[in-house]
Amino acid sequence: MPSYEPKNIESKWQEVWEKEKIYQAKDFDQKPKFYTLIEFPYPSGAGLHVGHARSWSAMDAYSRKKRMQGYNVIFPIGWDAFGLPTENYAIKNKIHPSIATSKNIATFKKQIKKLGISFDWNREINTTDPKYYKWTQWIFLKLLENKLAFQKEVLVNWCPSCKTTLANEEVLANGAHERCGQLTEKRLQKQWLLRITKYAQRLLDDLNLVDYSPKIRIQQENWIGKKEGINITYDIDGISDKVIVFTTAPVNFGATFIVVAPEHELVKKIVDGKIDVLESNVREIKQYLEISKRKTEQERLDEKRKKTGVFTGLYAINHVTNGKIPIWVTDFVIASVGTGAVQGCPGHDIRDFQFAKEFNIPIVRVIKGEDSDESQIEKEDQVIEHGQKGCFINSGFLNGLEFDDGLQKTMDYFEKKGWGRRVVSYHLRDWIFSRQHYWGEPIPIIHCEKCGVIPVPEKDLPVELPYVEKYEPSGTGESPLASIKEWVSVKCPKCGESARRETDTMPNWAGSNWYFVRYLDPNNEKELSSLKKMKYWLPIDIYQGGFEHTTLHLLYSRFIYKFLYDIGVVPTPEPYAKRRSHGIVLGPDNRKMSKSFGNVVNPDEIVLKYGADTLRLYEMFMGPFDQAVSWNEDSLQGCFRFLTRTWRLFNENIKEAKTSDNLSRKLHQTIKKVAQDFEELKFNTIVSALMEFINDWGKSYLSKKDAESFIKILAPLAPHISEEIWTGVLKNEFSVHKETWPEYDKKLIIEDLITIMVQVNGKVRAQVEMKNEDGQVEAKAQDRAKKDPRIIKYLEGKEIKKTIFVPGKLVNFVIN
RNA sequence: GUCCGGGUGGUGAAAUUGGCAAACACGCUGGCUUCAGGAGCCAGUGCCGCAAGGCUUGGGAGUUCAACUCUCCCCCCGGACACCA
Repeated sequence: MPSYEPKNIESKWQEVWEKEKIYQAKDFDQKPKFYTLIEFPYPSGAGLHVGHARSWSAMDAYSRKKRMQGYNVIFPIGWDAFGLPTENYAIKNKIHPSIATSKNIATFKKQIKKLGISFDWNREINTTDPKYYKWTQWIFLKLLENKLAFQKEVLVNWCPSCKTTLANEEVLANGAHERCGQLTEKRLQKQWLLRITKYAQRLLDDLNLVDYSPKIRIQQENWIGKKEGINITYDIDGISDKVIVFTTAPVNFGATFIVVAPEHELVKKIVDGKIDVLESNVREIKQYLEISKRKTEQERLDEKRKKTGVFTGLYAINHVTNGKIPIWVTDFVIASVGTGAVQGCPGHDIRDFQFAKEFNIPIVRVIKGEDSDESQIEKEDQVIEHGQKGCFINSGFLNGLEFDDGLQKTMDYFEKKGWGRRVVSYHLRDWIFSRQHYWGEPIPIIHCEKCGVIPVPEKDLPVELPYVEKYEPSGTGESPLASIKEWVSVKCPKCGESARRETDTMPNWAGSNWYFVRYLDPNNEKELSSLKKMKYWLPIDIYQGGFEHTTLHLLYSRFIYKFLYDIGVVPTPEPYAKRRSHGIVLGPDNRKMSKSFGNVVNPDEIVLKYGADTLRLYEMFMGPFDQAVSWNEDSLQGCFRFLTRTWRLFNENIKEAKTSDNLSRKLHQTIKKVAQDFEELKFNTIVSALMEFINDWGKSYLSKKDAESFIKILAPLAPHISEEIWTGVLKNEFSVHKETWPEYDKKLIIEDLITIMVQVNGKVRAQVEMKNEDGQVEAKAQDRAKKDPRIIKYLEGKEIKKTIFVPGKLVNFVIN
């Protein structure tokens, strides 16, 4: 018998599988379709990570099992290749990003192929390929056409030292630029935005149409963050302007001031002199705006949320008290949240309380808590916020009402009086879609002095990225593309006069929004994907990816897909019928794998030492799929030993005879468990079930037919050794991966001896073993138990008050 | 601060979803076989105890005949968001 040498068999079979094209999905096949999607990787310079190998091994096993069960499986792969890391790497190493990208892709491909993953390479896509991003740009034009893309001045991160705008990802938690360490500032700049908020309610409602694990669903719901409240319009004393506040908890008898964001319209009017207030007020406001703009994130954090602000000189009229309440400007109010203005109720909101304390504004208590002390109103821990229990006081017609009831009554009252209108507000914001970088899809827009913003005509797509030597940030806050004169200057498609191209590019998300429909028709030059093919393949049956993408990418791609559905381009309301997420692989030291910690494990080395099958098994065995797990090479040994033992048993323990009843039962139980665990993505227990079977087989022998059943259930997990055993040892026809998944025999899994445990008052005191016969078990088990000396000891002299019998499991005597 | 996970032997973990806690694997101990190679086989391995037996799933309470599993309070670890009105 030759010994198990993975390196002798793995590359051999990888070549055969590729040559025989056994993993190619067939459009419109008669078999039921099954679409397995994994998040396509970012081809970074670091190469393949054992984390990639973990989820792909598992989903590969899953796809292989589905094929064996008779499905026409599509399991594609591609490259999400635009983005900052490549651009930074390119700048540093003076390699063009496109060259770095293709180099990285080549490395990834080589590494992936060594793992024996059954990807359909025929459908490979690359987001940086102009033939691909032509359609990313096309989607943008459609969004524009439907008024879902628009330009707006928004606050962006700005690094004063590098003179460049930064993506949020480039700003560290302390506000420093991750590359140069300088503290960043906020700056107003015109950006492209996508109106995802228009889809907020549908994105929320349609979670009912899909099967996402509860954790993912909650994350989506929280991110959309639906809140029901009321917009209240305040009159301002002496002028015709009004101010609208949004609140979910209108405790208006306690409203003693109003605060507006620095960017609020009212503030702008005062600064512009359109509203008359004292000169000193205007001066203070201008000063405040200047200071808060300059403030870095770091400074804001250092202040520990100390409230700052200035009085505008204006007063609003509180509807229910008729009192004049001052209007202040403060930067703790965010312009884009609600209406950018808040009514201050310092008795019942910590931030309002802090603000009132800081500026000596009266604090009025209108909710009495369960055991609150009204004389302690000046203390922060006495603030009773919405969500706590309490009832209304000092509130006229509301007095005595429970917190929530009073709020509802207030809203009814305000609506009736015409002072306010109930509104729904979402945490979800419109999506900033502009990036000032080179390595992204150019936004297909032309700016003409005469005609304004003109979309690039569809026939001129794609707007290709110019190939240039320099792609460093421009220093003006514009994208590096702005400095490429020949590219920027262009004729206006409408009037023919000279105009300039939009120089912003799209974010990394743009290409990954819709990639899964391109797999279905990767070479289509007329449309992003053929509707007929999409109708056959969509929706995606299972989408598997990391937890880090369960909010943004998932939400963004659902939004874009829904939009495409609305314009009739894709066939279903939701793209992913089912979504599950997996945990990351940590280093042996329990920390995130990273070069700087020196704890990175390279899958290539593991393949070289133990073979791909061992790596794959271990990745699945190491822990629950949805949990983070730490790498441990010692544990890997166990998987290698398992395969070695399997190899030996197939060479030595097969006989031309019937398998023993016990082992046959174990086999069928194993088939059942493996199939079940596959559907629940419990890969770790699949591996342990197979190990258990091998341990039993070692004590006995299998018939050839039963051995074949076992290799079939091992095949999805360890494809190489299984193929070698199937064709080489068992001398069957190529390929085990085209075989049919075995069914277990219901009759064979029934145990003929069962063990009933006997409890007294819920504690196990004995067990009785008996034949598994119909009907008689309960009575017999009780009978036997009562005669058992270990039980008699406990029952002596006691009265049995109750006997509980769980069929096939236990008898419990309850005594006093 | 808010939301979401998680806490079980020396270690990674399992537990049919309320029914024998610790399957499987690593490690360790002893033995066999070989001999210094990350090889193979057998036995043992939660804790205390010579034993009978007792104790044990972060801590505390509760529901139940029965709790790792359900309820409430608290502690610790990880992640996401963060002055969201």
